[in-house]
Amino acid sequence: MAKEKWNGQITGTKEQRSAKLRAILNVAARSFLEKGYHKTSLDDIAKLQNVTKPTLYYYIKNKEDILIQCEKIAMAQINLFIDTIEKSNDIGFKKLQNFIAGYIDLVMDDIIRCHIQHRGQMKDLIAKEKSLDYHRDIEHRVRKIIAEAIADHSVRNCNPTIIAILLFDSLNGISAWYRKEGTVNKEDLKKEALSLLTKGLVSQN
Amino acid sequence: MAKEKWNGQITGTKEQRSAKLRAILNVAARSFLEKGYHKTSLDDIAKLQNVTKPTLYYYIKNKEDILIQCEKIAMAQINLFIDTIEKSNDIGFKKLQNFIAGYIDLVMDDIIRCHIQHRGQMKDLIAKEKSLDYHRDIEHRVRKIIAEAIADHSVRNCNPTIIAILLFDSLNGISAWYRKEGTVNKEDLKKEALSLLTKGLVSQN
DNA sequence: AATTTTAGTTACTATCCAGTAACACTATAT
DNA sequence: ATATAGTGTTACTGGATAGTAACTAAAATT
Repeated sequence: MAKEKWNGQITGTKEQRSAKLRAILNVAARSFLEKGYHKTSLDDIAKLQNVTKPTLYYYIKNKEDILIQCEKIAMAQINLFIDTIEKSNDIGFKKLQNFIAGYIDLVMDDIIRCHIQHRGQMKDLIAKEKSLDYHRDIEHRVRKIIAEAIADHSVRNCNPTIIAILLFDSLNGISAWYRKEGTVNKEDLKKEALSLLTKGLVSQN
Repeated sequence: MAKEKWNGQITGTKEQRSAKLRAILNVAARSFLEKGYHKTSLDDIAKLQNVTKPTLYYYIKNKEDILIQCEKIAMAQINLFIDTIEKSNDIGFKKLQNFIAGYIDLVMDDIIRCHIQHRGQMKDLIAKEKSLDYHRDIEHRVRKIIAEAIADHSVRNCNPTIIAILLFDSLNGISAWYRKEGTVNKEDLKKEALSLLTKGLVSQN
């Protein structure tokens, strides 16, 4: 159980345990992204952690549970990020700019990338529904920001539902190809994505 | 072999054969999209065609061959489409508008959707490389159209490489969620995608 | 020191499924 | 009529791999 010491510090166990769980999730997420979920066996993941497969079951319920745990972490981070945007007093357009730039930072994280690429693909129907609901919620929050931005006239009139989806399509797409070691510079990417999505392609003549 | 008749009409075999192959590809593509490649067994595909698994091997080499054949068809269609755009005498911006609208039509097709969602995922390394090359070619052609459009000043100055990728991210993303029976109307979608990608979000004040 | 908890192992089972061998029927061509 | 090409079947093999049972060792609690 909990192991409170005389000095009030909690040693070992719980933190070590969750640190190991997190390490498993990280290597699993990276492998799922590189090789794909089905082409990554639990033995592969175990090997990457220098343990054996049954040890994984000490930390996770089953293979799909890895996806579910990654999703939990990802959703918490994304929602926290949208919270800060909602709280700000910026006008709608500025909020959307901040969203785009900040979300690009998020899609560089392996666990968030894993969530983006595997959401809604769970065999377990309850987990699958939950996953889709999670994403609908997020999309709905962004839709609301767009609607506000239209209301305050900082964004032109458009269909917030469709635009929110297209926004996520383009930003989530980044998670599929971007590599830190790749040739595309992250700041260039942010700049180009921001200007494409805010100013469009057409020349300002 | 070929069965040419007295009236010059070719009966049966070759056409029937390729029609059946095409039918297999179609149901396979739809199933891959709905349930995923690995969760679709060859028995599933056979059942949808009212044949047995070994019969499939009369038309395809192996499971992965389905992906490869779909890709071949998809690439031919996409390249043909870009051909017509390149041939036109429109200014660059207009070409990009036509590309966006026409590509949205293409991503509604099951076989093209299958290609988009599974490209580069082949086990066979040669097939995998070829698949990635195919896509690089397509992307390169669009990049060139963007560069031309910048040169003729109909599109603002931007990084054609990054913009081409982002363009494909948003348009290919559509293939993952769009359903004919769904709530989003295709013409609305086209209109919104066109205005997002050409005019951006910002109000024109 | 004795006991419980935590973390790990080896060795196994069970299932799914891609791919194949061998055989059967049908239609056309000669 | 009969050979042959085309199309299909049943019944099987083999490999991969998710998940489990039973056991071991070390550390911390008591």
